[in-house]
Amino acid sequence: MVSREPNPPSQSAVELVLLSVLGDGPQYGYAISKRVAAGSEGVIRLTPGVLYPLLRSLEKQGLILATWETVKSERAEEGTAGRKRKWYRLSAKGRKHLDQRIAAHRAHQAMIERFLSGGGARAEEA
Amino acid sequence: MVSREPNPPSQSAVELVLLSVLGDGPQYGYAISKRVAAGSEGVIRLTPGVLYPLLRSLEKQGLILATWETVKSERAEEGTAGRKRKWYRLSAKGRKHLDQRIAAHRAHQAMIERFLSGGGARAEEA
DNA sequence: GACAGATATATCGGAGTCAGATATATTGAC
DNA sequence: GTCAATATATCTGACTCCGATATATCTGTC
Repeated sequence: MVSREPNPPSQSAVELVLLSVLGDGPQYGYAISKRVAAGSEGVIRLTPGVLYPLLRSLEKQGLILATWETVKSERAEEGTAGRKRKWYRLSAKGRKHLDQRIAAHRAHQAMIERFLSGGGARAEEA
Repeated sequence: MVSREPNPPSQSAVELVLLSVLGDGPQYGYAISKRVAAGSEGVIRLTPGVLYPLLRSLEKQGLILATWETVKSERAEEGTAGRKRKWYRLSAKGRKHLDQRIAAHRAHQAMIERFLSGGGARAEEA
């Protein structure tokens, strides 16, 4: 089975943005969603239903690595467990993957742009 | 119900390319698929399973208009019905729609590019 | 001290988009 | 006559993303 890839960046732009954010340094989930929302003026919404399955998938693929942090509250009362945060960072494999994805994304966009600008493989008519 | 749009150009890039091709002038289905394949060096494949449902949908939305052509073969034998081609062209509404879609697409891509270039809403750290 | 709202993680079902397989008929080349 | 290319079209499944829902902790206000 040859298995041609599915029209390249059919692979979510959201995933690409997520990886890119992690490319700037480690982050935990909630912070990522806030940052993406802020950085896109609320246009790109990395909601929990998208974000966490995505992070799981990327972790399983070995592109990102995760570690738990227990945030101690200021007035730490004894019985409290403390809020938990899961920090994610790009693995070496993930870094390489990201670079390839960015290049592929840009190439694909350039291709689409050629069609938008009119012409795109126009049989040159006088 | 507020009904927020779904992360804007979640709306297929394929549809955008198809509309853009028709923006250059009327075409029939098969020619469109060949042109897109050629103009993208085989990367974007507008296969029948994607193309025809899309054309139907656009027609139903009133964005494109269709007319049948019967291609007379050179040595037209009597019994033959002749090959049929369905030509599509952009409607006025479709033209306006296309312009809007292109603008939205470019805005969205610019937004994504900001994240790829690193920074994207980075809390400016020293 | 009670309560609301923000923080923080996670799952599930459904809707929309695209790929691949399949089907049918005509035409042109060998 | 046979085969590949032309030309249309449908259907099923995979994958992505959205919206709703759930649980728990922390912070600010009254």
